[in-house]
Amino acid sequence: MHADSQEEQQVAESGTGPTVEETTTYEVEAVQQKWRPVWESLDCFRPADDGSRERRYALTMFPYPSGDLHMGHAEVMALHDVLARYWWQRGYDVMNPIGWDSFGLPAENAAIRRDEHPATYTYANIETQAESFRRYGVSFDWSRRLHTSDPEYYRWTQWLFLRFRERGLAYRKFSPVNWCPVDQTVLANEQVVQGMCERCGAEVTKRELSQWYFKVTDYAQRLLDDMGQLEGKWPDRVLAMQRNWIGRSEGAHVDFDIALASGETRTVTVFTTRPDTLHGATFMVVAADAKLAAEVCAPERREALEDYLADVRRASDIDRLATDRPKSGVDLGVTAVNPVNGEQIAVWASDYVLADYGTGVIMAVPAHDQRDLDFARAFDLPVRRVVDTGEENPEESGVATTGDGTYVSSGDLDGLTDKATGIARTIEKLEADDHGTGTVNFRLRDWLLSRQRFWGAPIPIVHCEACGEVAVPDDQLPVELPDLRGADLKPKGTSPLAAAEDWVATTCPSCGGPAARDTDTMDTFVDSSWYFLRYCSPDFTEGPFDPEAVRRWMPAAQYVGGVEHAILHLLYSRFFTKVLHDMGMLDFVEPFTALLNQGQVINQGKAMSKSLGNGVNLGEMIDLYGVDAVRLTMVFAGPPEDDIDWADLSPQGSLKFLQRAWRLSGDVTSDAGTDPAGGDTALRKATHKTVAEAEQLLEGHRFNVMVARVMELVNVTRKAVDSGCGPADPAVREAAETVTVLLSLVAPYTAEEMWERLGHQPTVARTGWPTVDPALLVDDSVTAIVQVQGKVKARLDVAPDISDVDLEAVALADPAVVRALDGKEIRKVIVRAPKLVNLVV
RNA sequence: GCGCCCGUAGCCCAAUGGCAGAGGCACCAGGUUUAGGUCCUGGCCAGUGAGAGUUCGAAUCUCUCCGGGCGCACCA
Repeated sequence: MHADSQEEQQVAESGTGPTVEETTTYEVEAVQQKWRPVWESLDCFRPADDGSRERRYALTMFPYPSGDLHMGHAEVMALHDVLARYWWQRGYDVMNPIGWDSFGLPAENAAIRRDEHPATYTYANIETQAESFRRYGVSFDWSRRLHTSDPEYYRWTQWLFLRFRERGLAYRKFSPVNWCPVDQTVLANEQVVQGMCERCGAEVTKRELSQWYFKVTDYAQRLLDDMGQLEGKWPDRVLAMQRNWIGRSEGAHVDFDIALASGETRTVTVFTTRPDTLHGATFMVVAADAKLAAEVCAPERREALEDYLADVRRASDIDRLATDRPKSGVDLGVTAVNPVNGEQIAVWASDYVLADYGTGVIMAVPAHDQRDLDFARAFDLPVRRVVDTGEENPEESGVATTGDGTYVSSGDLDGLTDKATGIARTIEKLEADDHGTGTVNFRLRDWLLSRQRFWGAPIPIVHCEACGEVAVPDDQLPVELPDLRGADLKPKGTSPLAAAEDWVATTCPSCGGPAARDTDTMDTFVDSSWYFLRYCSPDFTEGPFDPEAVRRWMPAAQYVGGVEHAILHLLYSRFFTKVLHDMGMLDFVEPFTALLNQGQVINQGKAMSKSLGNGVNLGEMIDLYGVDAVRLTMVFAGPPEDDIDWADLSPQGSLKFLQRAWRLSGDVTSDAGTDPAGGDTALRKATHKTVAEAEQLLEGHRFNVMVARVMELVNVTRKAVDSGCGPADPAVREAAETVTVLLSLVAPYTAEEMWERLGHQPTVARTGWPTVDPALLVDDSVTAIVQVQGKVKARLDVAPDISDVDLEAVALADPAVVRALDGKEIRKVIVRAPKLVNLVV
């Protein structure tokens, strides 16, 4: 397309519109350069925000500024922009903001390598990406742009931290934490994947550190309950992942008394989901790394426990995660009393019990829990079946039975066959005897938010010897980062901020004495948990956001982004929203009404990666095929949720189609403004049907099918021009203009160029959605099929409003049907007018 | 181990219980063209992973199996 386009380029640049005779293609790059400045001067995507039209908030996950945009950005923005532009055409007042999630490690690492400030790398990349977004023609409102690393932004991140702390939702505690030895920082539970650092892939180790947490566990039940509002509007799998992550389980706390070596009795509580199997609890297991293990351990077993603990610590999380790993453990030399039968049972320590789930201690019921059974068999501990499921006794088979069955050796429960009743009755009895209570346990842990890195929002706390932890007063926010760069930022295992002694040394806001600033910064997920609120009033100086502006725009009507944020970002944002609701700052509890997770762009069946050498460069694709062809390829590839394999696609084909559509705009010979009434009816019907169907498809996010429908309309219009009603027919103009408006959602440059050739002023993006004439959606006749025994025997042209009775009569009179029936007796007739008759003989 | 999703032409994908094919890629042929490409027209190609069930009727609903993908995972 570039080879022979000299002439056309001149034509395009002169703006006089080439004729069909002169050329059959347009110069893509020239058209892009022609319209960009026009759009920018029109500023056509800034919402009026005056209530004149219904508001809609189109939100896309803001990018992290690492290098230039890549194929993934191109996909998500293409899909997102279809919706935003559709809403504009439908007459909504659309807010479609863009910003950058601009704190984070890559910038810091780059700064160390290049001996500069992280801001240098960060803001240079932001400018590169911003320029690419503009070239890509995304309908952003640039006036709302924000960067989380700007002091005007993180001032409010810090402000929110302090409000959370006032409510007891931000606190510091000393405990074992996940530590990434490469990034030299702690990680949230959510950032550890398969025992590795989610970011760099290094094996995560444990450290005992004093760290800041958000009390997200206080909101576990509400995070779960409010998902009811999202059902059907968020992808099921995301909801499933969140539910899974929150991990609610119902069960009971049961108290066991342990007779300590000292002669004292210590009451220890276990969590179990199967209190009904309490009679089968034949030993207890304490998490080896829990304090409790050492506390209850008999003196003569202490050495064995310490040896075991040393072994456990040597094993990494990776080893721990290996399945089918043999059970290990150590006998603590004390016994506990089973509260339901008074039996003395052994107390062991093992690493298969987790210190930070439930109470860190379990009652082991080997007959009905495979892990407990494996442990019992490894150490020759008793196994007692208390539920007879009809399967082989676990004691012999080595396979624990977990299903329903008849209770045996279980006191009052004996003979019962229903698990739910068994559980309920046991809890009742435990509560009556004061040995335990029914309870709910969550897998969700509190969110560890402090990081020992530089490029993040400083935690606005001062440590004073006299007053302890003191909040930085609101009027002293933001606590700005000191000017550190290059080697100053090298990871040392403590925050680089600690090295900035002038910065650390401060005075206590409370007593005025000498004090030290907290040297940790916040996880960047804190920044991204509220940016969608800030967009509503990005310049607001009285708070993180103007509550009135948020009331007008939030919750976001549609959030578009990658499924990689299915847990972390979305859970945290939901948590923030609920807390802000409880603070009276928001009148809703869920921030994102609907969620669309686009698939990934892959190549040759695999994720693009440097090591595989299968990366596709977005800039090169755009240079080769143009912005519109790349966008169209992304949108047309398949359902938005599916992965796109670039190797399966044809940007060349997309370009071919765009040229084909563009050619139509030059064929139209009627004047702009020509009344389509009286135009070719068949073509008008095709046009109006396409619009009606496109509406349904767009509402259902079935953009690929919408594109196919536009292609069909282009095809029938082509035929109408060449061998039908001819280019002067008003229906041809109507069809071409409709194609242009529909294409404006996907291919803005081509559409704008077509719009001009059709005699209109920019911008087609705001011209409005075509009005569907219902009369043109009705066919003169439709094809009804007649089946005999479910096999098609005849096709009939009938009126679309034919009645069931009439259709049956016509069908039965059809000679082909009569032949097929062959005089057999009709037993049943199914009529679905006007489409189908099925005769059962 | 628990949970979820997906198998339709050579390929990407339509068909929301009613004629398996809308659209595209690739391929083939004809027209246009000095030629190639572009462009226009036409064509080729599967019985829906396998089996069973429900139904007048199943790609679509149910079950089992096979194949592929994803999430969580010693979570008591």
